[in-house]
Amino acid sequence: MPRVLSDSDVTDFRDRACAVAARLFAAKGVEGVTMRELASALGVSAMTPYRYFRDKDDILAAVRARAFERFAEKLETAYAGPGTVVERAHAKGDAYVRFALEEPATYRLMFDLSQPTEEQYPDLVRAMTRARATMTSHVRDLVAEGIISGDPELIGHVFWAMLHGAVTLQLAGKLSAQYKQSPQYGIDQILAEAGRALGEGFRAGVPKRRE
Amino acid sequence: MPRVLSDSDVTDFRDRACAVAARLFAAKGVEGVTMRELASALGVSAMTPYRYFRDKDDILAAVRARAFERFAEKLETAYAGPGTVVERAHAKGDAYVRFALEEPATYRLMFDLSQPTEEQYPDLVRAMTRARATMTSHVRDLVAEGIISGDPELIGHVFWAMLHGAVTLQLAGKLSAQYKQSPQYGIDQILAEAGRALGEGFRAGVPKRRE
DNA sequence: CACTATAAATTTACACTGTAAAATAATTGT
DNA sequence: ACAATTATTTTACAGTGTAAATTTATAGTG
Repeated sequence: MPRVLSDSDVTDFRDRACAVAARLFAAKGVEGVTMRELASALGVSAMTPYRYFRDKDDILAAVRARAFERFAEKLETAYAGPGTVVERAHAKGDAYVRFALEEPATYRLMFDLSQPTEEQYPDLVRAMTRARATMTSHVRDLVAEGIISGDPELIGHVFWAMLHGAVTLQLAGKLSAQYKQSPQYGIDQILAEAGRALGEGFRAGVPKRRE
Repeated sequence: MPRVLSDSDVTDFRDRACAVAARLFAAKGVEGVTMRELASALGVSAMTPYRYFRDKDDILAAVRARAFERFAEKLETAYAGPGTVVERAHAKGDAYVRFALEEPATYRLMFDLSQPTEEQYPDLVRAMTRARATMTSHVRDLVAEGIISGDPELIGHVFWAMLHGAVTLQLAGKLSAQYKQSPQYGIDQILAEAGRALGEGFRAGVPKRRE
């Protein structure tokens, strides 16, 4: 099998490895997947992935970068749909939640409280920057249309934090009704009410109380 | 050293082990601490902890339960302070954020997207239930005083999700200005604006638009 | 008091991890 | 046809969680 590798060979292997790794991670969690397992799933020997990735962290960073790209695409697609700005913003929020709940392991991987080694991976930084911009960009339109008022960047981060918080509480099992004692609320109700309240709070024309 | 262990001996060892483990976890992360290391820090042999805990997960659950208790106490203390209901609610929120940012590893441990093995640990379930109730209980007072209106349970969860989202984005490095391009916002600004908007959106007397 | 049953603690052992280093095998330019 | 190069595999190792065997010290009995 050995022959001189072209750049595209390297890229191909990395892509294939990332796809397989992402699938394994989603199925068994990041820590539950071993390098030997990944290598075997790729049909190569245990050490071969090390020719294409520095170490396990390197694979992880590559998988994360691809996940951010995919995530950004889903949000953009959702926002590009039909309807008013408000409806499309809603669709974007729905897409956010759907992605997180359908691929919890992926979402976790993306937003895991992480090592300070992130900036060593330029692709990851690029993907994260894109995704970040995507997540809040629609707020600009809402402000431009006079539906809400304020700094779009700041408001975008507020909505983002809200979505992220609800989603991660859900994924951590903190919202599940398993330990219920009083009427319990699911993530849908929480986000509906949060969206309503935030829309109200940011509505154009409402004077801001206390700085 | 061997002699018959009393119940309090067992409890003492478990407490001591949890304290040491919590310190190690906070310093080096959960995965970065080995059982041998913990045993050595306790001054016992590598296998001794296994007489008091089923396995590493068991220790983790015990540490988490204690962390939830401590967290709940901090929130309660903050809310028990002087001032109006609104000021005390604010103090509670501040205490929440302070805890999370001062002990990121602990907060992470508590809210880590987790295995479905949680309900096997009754102490942990109890502690989580207490903490959950603590986190949103003050909303009842806000409603009772006519400052906001709505279902306290639901509103409490909205505020909780907001705090949790902002805190975890911060801890994940997603809010840091390292990749900045436009005026960047920190967690303080985001939470201040979010609090203002939510207070507005839940203010008593404001009619709710669309169901 | 010895002496033994018992239970705490340690030692040893094992399968598995990430990955470094050595050995092998296949391709390419001469 | 051969030598240099390089992809790949094999072997090896330190470190992990923890099961099993072994040691050690106590407590209850005669």
